Amino acid sequence: MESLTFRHLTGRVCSTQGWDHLLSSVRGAYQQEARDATRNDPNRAFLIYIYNINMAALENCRKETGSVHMWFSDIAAKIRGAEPQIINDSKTPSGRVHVGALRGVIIHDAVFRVLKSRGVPARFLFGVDDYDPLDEIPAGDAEREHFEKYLGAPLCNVPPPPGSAASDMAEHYIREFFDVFAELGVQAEPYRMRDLYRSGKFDEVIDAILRRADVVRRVYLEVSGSKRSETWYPFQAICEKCGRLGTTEVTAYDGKEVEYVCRPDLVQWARGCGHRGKVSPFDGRGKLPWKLEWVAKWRTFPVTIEGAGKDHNTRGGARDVSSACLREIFGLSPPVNIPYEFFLVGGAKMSSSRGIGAMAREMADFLPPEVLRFLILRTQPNRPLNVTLDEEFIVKLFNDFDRAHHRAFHDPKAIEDEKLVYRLSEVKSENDYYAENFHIVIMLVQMPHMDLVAEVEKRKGAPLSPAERRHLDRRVQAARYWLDRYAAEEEKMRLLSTLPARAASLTPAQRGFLRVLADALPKAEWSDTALQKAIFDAARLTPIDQPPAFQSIYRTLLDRESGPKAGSFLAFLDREFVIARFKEVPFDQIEFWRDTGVSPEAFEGWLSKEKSKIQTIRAASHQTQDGGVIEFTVTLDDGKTYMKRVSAEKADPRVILQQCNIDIPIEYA
RNA sequence: GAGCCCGUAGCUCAGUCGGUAGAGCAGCGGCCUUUUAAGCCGUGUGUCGAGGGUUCGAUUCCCUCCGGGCUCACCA
Repeated sequence: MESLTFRHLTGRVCSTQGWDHLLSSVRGAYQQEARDATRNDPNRAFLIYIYNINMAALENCRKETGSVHMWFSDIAAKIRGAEPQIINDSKTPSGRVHVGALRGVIIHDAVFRVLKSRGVPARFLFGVDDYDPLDEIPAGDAEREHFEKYLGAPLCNVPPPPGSAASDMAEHYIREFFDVFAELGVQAEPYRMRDLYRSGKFDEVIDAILRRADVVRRVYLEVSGSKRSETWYPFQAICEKCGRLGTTEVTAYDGKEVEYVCRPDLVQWARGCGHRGKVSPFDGRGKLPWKLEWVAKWRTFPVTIEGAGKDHNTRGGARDVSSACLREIFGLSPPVNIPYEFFLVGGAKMSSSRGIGAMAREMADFLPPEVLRFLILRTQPNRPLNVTLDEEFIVKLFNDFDRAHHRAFHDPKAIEDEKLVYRLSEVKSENDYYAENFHIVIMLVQMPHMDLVAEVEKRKGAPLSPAERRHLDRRVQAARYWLDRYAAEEEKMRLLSTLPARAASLTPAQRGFLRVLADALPKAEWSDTALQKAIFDAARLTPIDQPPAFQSIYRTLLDRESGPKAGSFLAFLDREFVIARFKEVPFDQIEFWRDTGVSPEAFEGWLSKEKSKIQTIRAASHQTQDGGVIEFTVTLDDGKTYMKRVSAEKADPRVILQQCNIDIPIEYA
């Protein structure tokens, strides 16, 4: 074990680029060495010990240099050399596009960007499957009768819903999706299937596929187990009589024309007209079924990278069938696959049948583009992505994004792929900027009397740059959108018209605090700073710790644990209303005394500590059934007054002062 | 019926080409006393779902099982 080739290798190579591969081969050789040596050597325990130390060193070296790979780097690593890459994705515009479709778009875009950044020539194509038949009435559109008569016709031949300025149905729906592309910084090159078919670009492939229809039938049977009759052909002609292609069945091909029947009962969702005809399959007179259309795209462009959702990626599913057809008919290998899981939006009560809430358009209106990209990119494609629209999830999402942002710019330990997640989330590359915490933005937005920008600048400690202002405005939009559409009632800071039921859970000390505060409010100056001070004063005079004190205010007014800065909030409200609300909370003096009392020893300890600062001490004693309490009101030299409540049974004011060696006279109340 | 993914700290999840694990939040301890527009510092011993196999060594690879989620079996 002459070892350690790896020792000087790691020392020397760690700092250089591309050492990963080298290190892994060293590692492999080393492991082999370890295996052989431990087998042959009697001092196994010692050897193993040495090996473990060395392996750990190797590991550390690897971690420090940062070889943790995000999924997109792994995919980019599969692409060897600098061969030009063609990335493809597509969508059928048969209705408003669901958020789920964004996952594939962002995934492909990320791979596209990574490849380009590594100097690989790449294109990102995005196809509009507008030659697909209309097989379902779009959700959300009341114009059922408008679409019903076109069921089975190619989407690009269906007129747009009434009122739309688009040329056809496909354009109407895809436009909304492409708008989102632009906002998310996705620079894909769009193409439309109608153009490919009509221009004859697919003619050669269509001919090849129809000539090998027997192969297609066999693949369907072997791969997906679905039987096709001897006369079945993978093509759908557009019926010359009724214009549908979802209902036609091709039964023969002679190399020039196909024979077809437009069958009334071929599919459930549309009714063919019964026409029989013979027509050329070229120049847009029909289309390939979707699985073969995939083959046609892969072969024609040719596509080298194309991911697909999990619904296609099951064994024997669409992807398998298409891959097998590509191999058998054209002898080509299918593109690099990126199987990805679903992207769902749950939680909030939304009606997907009405097409509300879970649309790509809505999500892009809500989340800032970089946050939406981040949400998708940070999750491995094989993990389902289920977004909840509650406060906790959304605030955490923004915070995670802000953390990634911060690490990318300021954390020297951040490794390359961590920074890359952030960089790929950006719509376009930007310098560092101040991003306000989203939870705070939500709060601020609900305080209409506040100057939001001024407050944020105060928090930042400097004026906002134009870019920062833009990001802030976008977050304000997100906060308002969330409050309007998704926030649950209890997540909103709505001033409650009556005392909430949960006020019953307030502790005696909290109730006492509200009483002390309420008693101070009639004389208080009604401004945010004065009120904030009054709250702290009341907390000391109760006495109560600050967190429960503030919680009691939020609980009684908003039924929340936390809220806006209390002084500003109260200043916004009516004085009499606030006093009345605080006094509405039931209060029991005996319990209050018990809850806020301290032992004489604790009081002594406190007094001794503050001894040098004491200005005045007042004492008042109160009798109760089980003894009584002495309330010491101590004012320190900073002007702050503290209340300490001690059991009267066990305490004599004079004795306590003597013990603490304090000679300030006590004023008795 | 066929197949895929997941099961790791109270919660949400990272990680692992095999060298027995780590972030955020929560929690706990301390500090502060103009932190409530979520202050500051410290703090992570968890049968890495269960059992078996390969190995010097498994959370990581293989097999079986349990639990959870999903997909395809018509079309896209």
